Formats: sequence, C-alpha cells, structure tokens
Amino acid sequence: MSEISTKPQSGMRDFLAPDVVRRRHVLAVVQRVYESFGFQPLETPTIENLSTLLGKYGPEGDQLLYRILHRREKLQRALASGAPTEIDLADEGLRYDLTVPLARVVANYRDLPAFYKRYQIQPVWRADRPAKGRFREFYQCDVDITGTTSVIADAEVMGAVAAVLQGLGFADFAIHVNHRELLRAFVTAAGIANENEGLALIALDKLDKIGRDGVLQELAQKGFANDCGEALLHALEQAREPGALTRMAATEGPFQAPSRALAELLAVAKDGPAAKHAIFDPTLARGLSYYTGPIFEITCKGLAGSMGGGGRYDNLIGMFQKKPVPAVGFSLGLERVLLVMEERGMFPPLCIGPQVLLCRMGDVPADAAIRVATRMRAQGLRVEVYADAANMGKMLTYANTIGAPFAAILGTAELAQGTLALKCLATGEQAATPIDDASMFVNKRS
RNA sequence: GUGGCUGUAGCUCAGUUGGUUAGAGCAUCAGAUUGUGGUUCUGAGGGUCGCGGGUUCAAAUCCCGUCAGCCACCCCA
Repeated sequence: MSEISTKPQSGMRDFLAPDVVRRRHVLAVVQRVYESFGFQPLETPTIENLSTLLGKYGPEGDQLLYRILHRREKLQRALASGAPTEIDLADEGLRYDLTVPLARVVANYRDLPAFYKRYQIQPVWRADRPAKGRFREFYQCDVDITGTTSVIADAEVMGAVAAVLQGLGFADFAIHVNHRELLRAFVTAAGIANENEGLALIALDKLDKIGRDGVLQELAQKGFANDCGEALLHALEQAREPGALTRMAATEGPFQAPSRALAELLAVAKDGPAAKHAIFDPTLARGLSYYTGPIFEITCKGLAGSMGGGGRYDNLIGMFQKKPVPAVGFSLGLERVLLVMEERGMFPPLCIGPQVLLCRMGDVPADAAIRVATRMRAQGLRVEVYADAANMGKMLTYANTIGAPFAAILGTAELAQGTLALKCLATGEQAATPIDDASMFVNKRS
C-alpha cells in the first residue's frame, strides 16, 4: 500500500544519468573558463540567517524566501506566545542567490585579498511558481570581483560569462547593459518621485513586449500622470537611437556620469570575449534592489527569460560591516543554459555507463568474477558485473538495455585459461582475450 | 498573482450519443532458446479512469468543487 507521492517536490527535479552528464558537461566548461579568468572557488552553506537574507532583494524577494521553522523548544515557545508572526517562527532560510552569501563572506573574512575574485556554483531556492525554465531549486554559476570600482572588473565578469557561452557553442546571445544611475536620471527628469522608480521601471522593461501604448497604459494604471509616462518614454526612445550614449556622455547634466561610465565599459569590453555581444539597452531594469551601477542581462533567441544577469552592487557588503566594499558580479542560470542547449541539440555525445558487462556463467564462482572485474578495472575500464545467475541471452540483452558496448563472458573454460570471451555488441565480433588485454580490445573498438 | 489547456497501466495515448468485464503501443518479466543479444513469436503482471460530491436505471464520459501537471503572461536565473 503506497499512497505516498513519488514525484519530486513541485519545481524541483530528480536528475537521472542522462541529465547528470549534460549538467556536468556544462559545469565543466563553466568551471574551466571561470578559473582561466583567475576566479577562485567558494562554497557556502545552504542555510543562512534570515537577518542575512531579508531586506537585500526587495519586497518581492523577501516573499520568495524559503524559511525554516524553529525546532523543538523554540517552536513550542513561539506557538505558545499567542499569535506568532513569521519572524517569531523562523530565523533561518535557504539561500536565495549567491551574491548575498558572498557579501557575508567578504565581511566575515577580513584577510581576503584586496581584489577577491571568486566563483561559486551551487543551488539556490526560491518559493516561486514553477514554469518553463523556472524552478524552485536551481543552480547559479556566479563570478564576482570585490574591492574595486574599476571598469576592468565589470568588463572581466562580462567577459567570463561570454567566454563560457562561447565555449558551449553559443554565438547569438546578447549582453544587455544599462546603468542604475542612468535609469534614475530618466525617471527623475520625467518628474517621477524616487520612491516610485521601481514601479515605473518595471513597466518600461516591457517596452519590447507590449509596445509603447502598452507601457503608457500600464504606467497610467499604476497612477502615473500621462505626461510623466510620455516624457519617460520619449527620453528612452531617444536613448535607444544609435549614438545616443556618446551624445549623453558629452552633455552636462544628470545623464552624463552614468553614460560616460557605460561608454567606457563598452569600450573596454570590446577587447574581450563580450565584444559583439554587449549592447546598451536603456530599458533594461533589474528587479534586485542591491544594484547600484552598471547592470547586465543575457538574452538569447527563443528563450522567454534571461540566461543570466548581474551588475555592480557597491553598497551590499557595507550592510554587513562598517567599511563599504565595492563589488560587481554576473550570474549564469545553469537550467536556462541547459534548456536552450537541449532545444538546439548542442550537446556532444556524452556517456558514462559501464563499458563492459561481465557475464558470469552459472558454474563460475562469484569470487572469481570479482577478481576478474578488479583486474579489468585496474586497466581503467568501467565494468559492471551481472549480479544474478542467468543464461547468456538474458545477460546480453541486459548489456544492450544499459547501453554497455561490450560483454565479457566468463565461463569455466575462460577461467581455466585466464581469458575472457570479449564481445563487441555492435558488430558481434568476439575473441578470446587474456584478462589483462581487455582494455586493449575495448579501446581499439570504442 | 492573471488567463487557458490537460488529468485513463511505469511512459505515450485511444475510449463513439452516458450502456455488459476500460483498450493499444512502448517498457518490464517469463517462455520458445540452460554458452551468444538487438529481429520474431507466445504469454504474464500491471488500473480507486487524479480526488470529493452531484445528476442518472447506468458515469472514464455530463455538472459542481478540489488537487496536480503543462502552456502563455507577470517576475526572475
């Protein structure tokens, strides 16, 4: 009697071998490329204090945090207190991204290098509604550089993710680049109050999808005066025209500084892997509230959301210590990358199962089979021993089922001679082979 | 959070206007074949028709509710 659901939790998945090898294939490229840029690995705990997590991502982000209920006495005490609030019931949560844990680490280990370059590949959790390419448990592949406001750092994180995508075979992705200060200047110039900046930017972000009228409608719906919306749209449309960035960079006023910064960033990035991919996009707005300077987002044809995002966050680390430390980072979403690669058939042939199934005939003792398998494995072969006693037809069928390309038949005759009847299942070729030559036989035919 | 679609065997799905004991393919297992597989043939196991209620002589089928999954939007990686 089994009424327990065997499905994984909504928004979370089991990965069987074919999934695992594809994920590993991508992660191997990510790791290799990140390390080639001089980033060093970091891993942090799954669980963080809620005080670490709360207030860093904006109100929507706080809502999506997985919280961990108190245990035992603490829980009893909280429940007994009458009307417990969320804060009374939990003081820990699952990490929501890798940037905030990094900020905590930088504040906690004061002896890190002045320019701490770390990469981190770990799962994060968001209590979001699952959809295509969106999960509640997913992997982020982050690169960050702390301790400098240099444009080199910005360009390097852009270059690192661009190099990863190129290494995986992508050619048609775009890295949208914008600047928080520039957005703020647009919003202010249009006569919109600072506290409504977020609302306005969300509407603007949709310009490509719902069009000019759609954005105006949405702005009106959110209570913005018509001429405010009109002014904002007009300014942004002008900013999208070719040469607008250089023009703004040359014009005194609130647009000048961020425009100059972006122009410089694009100029520097041009000599790295992000060349050809980086584009100025004045409508790009990102949801996370900790960004302060340049912001990035990667898009790719055929993908609804983004493959990755990032930006500069010069005030986040300062929330964990007195001394502010500037930082910039970029995050690739492993599942998004996999989704596109899957749809486009971008994976090379990948296999990991056993190369050889060792078929023990009924009259061969089990310990002899183990001895032979051990000698074969010592040659570097991946060997599975058929566990049950069975006739040969069944064992060969099983070899096909698990995708093993070779079968090694071990009967009393072979055992006496120290050989194996090695069979290539694709061609049917079979030869009596000394046990220690098994890898030669296999490698010659693989 | 909004809108839509779908829930029948492990998987993919049929199932007529509501009508006897709910089917097929794939997969699994067994046998034909106890030292030679992929093909073929024979057979077997496997179902609370998502769940709950209603209408009806009769419900997988119609109605209501609910849950789950998928798609689009929103937001994000």
